[in-house]
Amino acid sequence: MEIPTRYDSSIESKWYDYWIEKDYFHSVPDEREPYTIVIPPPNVTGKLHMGHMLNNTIQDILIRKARLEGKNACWVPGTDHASIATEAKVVKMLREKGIKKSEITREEFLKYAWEWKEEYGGIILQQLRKLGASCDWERTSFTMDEVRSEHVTKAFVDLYNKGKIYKGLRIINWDPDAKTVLSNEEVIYNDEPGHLYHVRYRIEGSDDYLTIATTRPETILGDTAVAVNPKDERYKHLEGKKVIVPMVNRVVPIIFDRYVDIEFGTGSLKITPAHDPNDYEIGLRHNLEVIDIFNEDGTLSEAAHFYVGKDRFEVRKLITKDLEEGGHLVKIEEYNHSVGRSERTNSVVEPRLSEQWYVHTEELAEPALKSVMEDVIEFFPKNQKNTYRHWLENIRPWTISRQLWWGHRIPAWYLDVDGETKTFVAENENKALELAIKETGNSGLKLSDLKQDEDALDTWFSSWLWPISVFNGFFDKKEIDYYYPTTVLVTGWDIIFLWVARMIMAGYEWKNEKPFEHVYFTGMVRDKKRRKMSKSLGNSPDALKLIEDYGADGVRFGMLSSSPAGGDLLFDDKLVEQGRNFSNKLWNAMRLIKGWEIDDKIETPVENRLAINWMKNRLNQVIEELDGLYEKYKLSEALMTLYKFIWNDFFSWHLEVIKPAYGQPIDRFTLNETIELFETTLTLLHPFMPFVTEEIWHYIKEREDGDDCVVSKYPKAESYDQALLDVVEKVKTIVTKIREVRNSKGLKPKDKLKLYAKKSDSLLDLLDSEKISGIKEKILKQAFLSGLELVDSEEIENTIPFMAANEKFMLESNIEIDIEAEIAKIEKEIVYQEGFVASINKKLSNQGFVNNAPEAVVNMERKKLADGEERIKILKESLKTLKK
RNA sequence: GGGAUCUUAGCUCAGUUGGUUUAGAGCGCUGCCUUGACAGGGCAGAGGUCAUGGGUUCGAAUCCCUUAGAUCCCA
Repeated sequence: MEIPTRYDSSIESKWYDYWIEKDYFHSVPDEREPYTIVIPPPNVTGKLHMGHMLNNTIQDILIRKARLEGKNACWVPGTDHASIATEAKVVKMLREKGIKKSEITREEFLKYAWEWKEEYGGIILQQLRKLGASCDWERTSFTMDEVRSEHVTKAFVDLYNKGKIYKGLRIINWDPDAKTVLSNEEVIYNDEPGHLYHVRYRIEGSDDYLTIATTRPETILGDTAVAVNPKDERYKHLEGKKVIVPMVNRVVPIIFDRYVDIEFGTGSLKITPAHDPNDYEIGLRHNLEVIDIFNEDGTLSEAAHFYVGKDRFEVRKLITKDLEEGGHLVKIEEYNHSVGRSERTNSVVEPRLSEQWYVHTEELAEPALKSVMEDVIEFFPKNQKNTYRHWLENIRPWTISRQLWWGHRIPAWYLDVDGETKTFVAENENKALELAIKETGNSGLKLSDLKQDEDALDTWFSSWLWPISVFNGFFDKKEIDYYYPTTVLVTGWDIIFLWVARMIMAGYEWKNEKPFEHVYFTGMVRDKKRRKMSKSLGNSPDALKLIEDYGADGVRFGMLSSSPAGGDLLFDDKLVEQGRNFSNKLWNAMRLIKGWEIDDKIETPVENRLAINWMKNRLNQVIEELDGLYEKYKLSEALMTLYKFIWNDFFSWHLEVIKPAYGQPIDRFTLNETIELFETTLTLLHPFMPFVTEEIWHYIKEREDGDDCVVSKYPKAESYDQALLDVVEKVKTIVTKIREVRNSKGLKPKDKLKLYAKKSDSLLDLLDSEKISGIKEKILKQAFLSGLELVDSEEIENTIPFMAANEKFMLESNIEIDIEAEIAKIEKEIVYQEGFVASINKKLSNQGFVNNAPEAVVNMERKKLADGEERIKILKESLKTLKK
């Protein structure tokens, strides 16, 4: 049978289908320990991008590892309805069809939206399968499906009844394009160039003026006061006075408030309570009138009196001109200031006074803060705790209503009773009607008398319930009791407030328990120039194309190999290529092994026994290292550890020793043991590279049905012989040195040469160790030597002298050696070694060091010193010989 | 304006409570190799005053302070 020399990753889909057919990813509660992950639900209409690939690769590694360890691994997939984003897409789609949202009913709009969702929704889940994500697809959830919606409604009603949800008039962030409120977390602030306008207001009953500075002159029309700092000596005399607002000629008070920054601008501040959150607060303190001069689309309203119907930015220009003509404008300065824009529409957010629904977050925040600060929930990396604490300690009410249709409609019904609006919050309209009848005593009320709130809920109001709702947690005790709290949440730090903190709050509110044990924060995927990957920059590679070109294993390797927890991933095709090459290396190692025939007449060579013994010990050492790395979620390092172990130790050292001459058979013991080692190695690597490991798993051995890598047994670390590992390391340095000598002297790497070694106790000990045999044979084979002879002499004709592992060697060669160069080299080495010895001597002659440092450290230094002195001695002898 | 994190090889990063030969890895680079698993390969090599200046200590990449620079969060 011919096996191609290149690994072909197109076999991946075959294995994915096979795993699904075997139902390996489905989980039901049983007596085993659960290992649970809920996916951060991607937008239902989203497409797989680099961030998803990183995030889901990490989750898949963890879940596959848990599965191999025999835990009941459950990874719940799903999607998010993403209200603003999806509604925007639907609106755009309708506009292209010539339909305006304002011209159709809510019901019609929702029908279009659901059609759209059915058509494009869930593509991303198909794409995750290509990546190898081993989700339990039977559990696929959607934040707006029936079960999840029931949770949303129940949570809302419950909070309302507990008094933790309320409706209030506040200054909110208004998006004039989307015509909806935004939460603070949906506003992106950036410094933008602008102007600082100095405008003078005449003081009533005098010819004096008070000059204020503002970046938004158009809001002058809504001014209801001017404020100065009570400590500001310049304005003390104005107490009790009033000023006249330009244009509108409104007489407003001069107020004194500590909020005003004496240093900034002119030290006096105009107050527009309707259009600035700070002004609003000041307004409340001083009982100021609130005049809203804007319409919901950002144009000026009747209340402004001037420029009615014109856009706010146009008005800014117009009023500047008019103020100047009226003699009110003092000067204009260039000024950079922070401008908030909508995360979705990029329009400049307008602070606006509006009635919205809020969650009272202070009480919810308390247990959420405590559990993270006390490491009841552990963050990886830890430093995200600070960010988290800062936000929760300064938490503000959460605006949960949105002026959108796509989402969970707020379960509040209104009834006008004698000109007063009463609110009834309930799971459904019938229950609301019951409440209304009970409260009003009017049994004649009908459903049509009630009017439901038009607004939908913030998307995050459904996602914060996700770890509960995916297990039907409000209604099914068995599932939630088994899977909750989940084991680990893997997500980006950019949604630590939007999502992570709120899930923790919800967990304590409804389950009185954390939602997850650990949170692993991934970094952002950036390009090589550290730019965030984005569609507009065009620097984001096509995820599916990458999988097609390099295989999912290659992509997973690339994503992981340079992605410490929390740190940014600088994506580079090169990394993915390295992953693909690794798959190919594994493939070819398999080809090599499969090509060997067993001959039972062959005795196992002694160096093979040593090699196998060494590999087994190394393997245990690696397993132990991996356990430690997994525990700390250092997955990139775990992958690198495996990569180096497999490529260097297993393939480059082990296979090269045991490899029979071309066309020759191998002994049974060596081959079987090597296959066994390979098999264990595949299990270790499987979480990272599931496809290639499964493929090779089935090549290296005949398998019975169900004997698959994906469900193989993860090995437990056993003890290992450190002394043996040290000895082999020493052998490797000797072999490497011989290769280097050949290399630098232009000798062929595979010509059989004889090696002489100066007899020493340590060398005798190494080569004739009673415990470890096969050392000499291993050196002979790996360094292509015809023999190794121990001699007393320092000098042998036709040899090249060199040092390795503190021993002196001479390699047979009749080439002329450049004695001058050789002397220079050795002298340079002596200088280095003497410096080394001197530095240790200095340490050891320091009484403070000898007295204070631990004994082991001092002994180590003494050993270093002795070794260094020994090297100098040998070098000096060599020098003497050369100079003769 | 307030806060956080960071600065180690050309690049991307490890480096645990200060002590394991005068700092490690991967990539890249340089040289050599190539009918025999794999050029998507093999062997070897070069590369660093651990940002700066000071301090603590017997001992500092590691702890403290200064300065410079970078990134991020909040307002």
